Amino acid sequence: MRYAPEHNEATRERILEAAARLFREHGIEAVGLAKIMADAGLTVGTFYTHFKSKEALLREALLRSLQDRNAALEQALRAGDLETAVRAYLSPEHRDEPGTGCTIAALAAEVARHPRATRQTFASNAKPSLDVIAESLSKRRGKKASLADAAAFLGLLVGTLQLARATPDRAESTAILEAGVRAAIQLAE
Amino acid sequence: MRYAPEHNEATRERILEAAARLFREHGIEAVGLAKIMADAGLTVGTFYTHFKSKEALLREALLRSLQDRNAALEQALRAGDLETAVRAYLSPEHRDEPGTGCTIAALAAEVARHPRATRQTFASNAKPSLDVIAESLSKRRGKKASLADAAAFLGLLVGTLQLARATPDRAESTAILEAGVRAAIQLAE
DNA sequence: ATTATCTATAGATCTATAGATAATGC
DNA sequence: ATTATCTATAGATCTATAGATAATGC
Repeated sequence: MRYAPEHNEATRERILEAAARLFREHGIEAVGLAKIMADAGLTVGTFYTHFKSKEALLREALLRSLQDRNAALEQALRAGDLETAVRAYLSPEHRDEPGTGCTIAALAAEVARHPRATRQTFASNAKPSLDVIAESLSKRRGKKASLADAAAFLGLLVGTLQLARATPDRAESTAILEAGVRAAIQLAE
Repeated sequence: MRYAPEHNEATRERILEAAARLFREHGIEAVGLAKIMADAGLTVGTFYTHFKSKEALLREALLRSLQDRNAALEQALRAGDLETAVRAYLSPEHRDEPGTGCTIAALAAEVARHPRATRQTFASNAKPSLDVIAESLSKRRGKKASLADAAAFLGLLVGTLQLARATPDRAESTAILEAGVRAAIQLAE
């Protein structure tokens, strides 16, 4: 059934959005193509009309979700200061919503075990966030922060969020988030 | 074939060691019981003589590898200072050897998606490391550091190591590790 | 006699492909 | 006529179980 060109594009979009969410929520390995396609309102047979393989889908889903997060971070830093952005990142809401949250916190450990091309996609699409963090740190410190410095700062946020997510006691988990905010503020000096 | 009691114990031990290493290297979902049993020199049928389920094995493997790492950290902090321990943690060697490395960096994100009982095991067996980090930070700062403060400090190490592991360019990856060391030293002030 | 191990297999899943069907453009 | 979708299935894996085999203790 030959549809309008927008139809194909819109379907591909739905698949990508489902994948970007499900991968962050459950992990890459834990989510099958059938689940992704069902969430996009399709059956699994159609998958290969839109993507070459699960790994190809993963790369596009990483690109997509990292770009979304980059844009949100840039906007947050334009609107407010670094401290406000840190508080939003280390919030109970972000902890409890991995499906729409930070791709790096959700998937960095798993992506590290994937082929180099996938890690390339991951690293190059995380870079804009590192750029704006480096800029923000440089301004605040009055001294140039490198991309690696920005990565360490982001590492603090990522690691702290993961520990908060893994901690079963809610109060302890929230205390970890708060300690993370204090640590980030200290590190930004 | 009824063996000596030590035989059963030794076999169980080999399975646990294989699991603790393979889970950290490849992730929990990515490693099948057949692979773990083969690495322990057995076939998959024997697995259920020793463990109730894969989840039960995971809990024991987490306990095992976290306890190993706790002991190593305590010893490192008895022998040297916090800065030396941080340099060892954020070293290229640790980055390149996840199978024997930090359980938290390797598995926290995945464990966060497992049942509460598994997260309990994870959290309670990570606690001794938090205790010694809190003690070390308290001494260095001349001011009491809470467990949550220790978690944020550990979060910096965990997140930075993960970013270094996910970064395909070796030089960039190593620069991230070095920036992580500087950040940890600053945070320990 | 006991029991750790093996082979074999059940039943569910996974990624990927084949071929039929049907909705639209020309 | 084209092609996005469907159903069906291949072939590989996964966790878990059943029943036979064999190595040791009593």
